[in-house]
Amino acid sequence: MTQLQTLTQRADFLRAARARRAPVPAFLVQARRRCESEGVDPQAIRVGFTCSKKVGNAVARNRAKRRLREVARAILPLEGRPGWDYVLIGKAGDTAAQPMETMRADLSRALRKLHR
RNA sequence: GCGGAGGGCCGGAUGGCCGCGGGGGGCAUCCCCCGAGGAAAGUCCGGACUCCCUGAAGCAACGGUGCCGGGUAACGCCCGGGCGGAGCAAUCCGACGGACAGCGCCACAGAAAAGAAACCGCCCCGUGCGCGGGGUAAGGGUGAAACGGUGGGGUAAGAGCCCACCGCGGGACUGGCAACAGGACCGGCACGGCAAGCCCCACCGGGAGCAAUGCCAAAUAGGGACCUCGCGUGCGCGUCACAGGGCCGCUUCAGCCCGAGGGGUCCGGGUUGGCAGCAAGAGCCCGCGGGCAAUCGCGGGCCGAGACGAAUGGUCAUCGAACCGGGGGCGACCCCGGGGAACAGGAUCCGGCUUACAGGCCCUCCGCGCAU
RNA sequence: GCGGGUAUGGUGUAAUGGUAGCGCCCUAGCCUUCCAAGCUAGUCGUGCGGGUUCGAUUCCCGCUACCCGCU
Repeated sequence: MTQLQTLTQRADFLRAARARRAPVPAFLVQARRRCESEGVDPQAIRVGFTCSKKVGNAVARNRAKRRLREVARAILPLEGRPGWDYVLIGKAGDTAAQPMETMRADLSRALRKLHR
């Protein structure tokens, strides 16, 4: 199993935003394969989380990010691909309300779609 | 029992498994401990702590505060008191200094909106009956606001013109630390409102903010600081005197620097990363004592987050408030099923204020009704 | 973290403390064979809650939303 790394640089988020994306009811997934020139470990899977002010106040944003992290922790080490960056974006309401089982299944389906 | 007023507190609970942030022990897997709030929020005030600015005093400008006393590190906060207003009351509310320092404004209406004046009136005199001269401010109406009110005397008609009471102004003296209250006696009606208009008075205030600031490492580019030799004008050529300019907005005093370039030494600034700041504090709990209280003193005990794309989640079980449906009971209430918890999360820290908050608990007090 | 500004009909904007105007839009009528233009009339408003004042869009306080700086 590959260890997950967390995205922290704004530039990484901007590059991911220009890449492929897949919407599901509870959130939006962006994914891209990194270039060799970026100097990151080619075996690493990296993931970032974004919840804008549209999601709600600080409590709602933190709760949405925690649920996204839980989903990523369960699915990405098994179904994510080494050398790729993923960004999960929270939505107002749905990210906090959807059942976890549904969210895990949605992420699996979104990953299959993005890897094609 | 019904209605109301004030204050304090809680604000889902317990456990299993998989995970998250920090600390400690082993340092091989692993084990142990700790881990959001009363508002953590808004950033509206006050500080601590750092760095920056030559210093002191006065003045000016700008901003803030504004009844009195106390508390406090400080405050625009809190407590107590005074005054005014609301309420039957408990109690609540109040930007509550100054309108004889000056300026300004008071629309419309009205004769007149502020050193008073006189539209309709009333009265007297003159008269050529059109009115003219004079007295007056009781009556009329306007307005948010009209230059004391009521009654009597008085008068040509009237008027604090005079008198009584009320109001108003001054006020010896008394009580109180004070705000203020009472008030002998005097005056004889003058002194409209607005300072959340400018302003005056008293008091307070330097600027920036933990992304402050300090240290370390890497890589990059060529600006500043210090030391040394030396320097303006005058003459009687000296360890002399005299300027000039600059350093807080202004003034005074004190102090400092520049004014000539050459040589040498050292470092700043921007970028990225790490460490410190960074959590034992105006701290919390208990007891005793002072004080009406805010709060203060003493003694004992405790350690309760420290991240930096930023930690509390997922799942299961048990219990569970509001609320909904059904049933029983005169009623308080009880039983069954459903349901599944408000506002909201640290980012240097602390004291306040303000705003948001489902529901529940406790204490004290007031009014009305009933019973004794 | 520190600070500033704005909010007025559907829209863009005015208003020394004294009746909230103006252009476009919309509705109706006139004009025209019809449409457009033009003319006439009309509807629609001070972000919210308090306070000062006789009277508040304006002055003061507290919220809400949006926008903009600095670090």
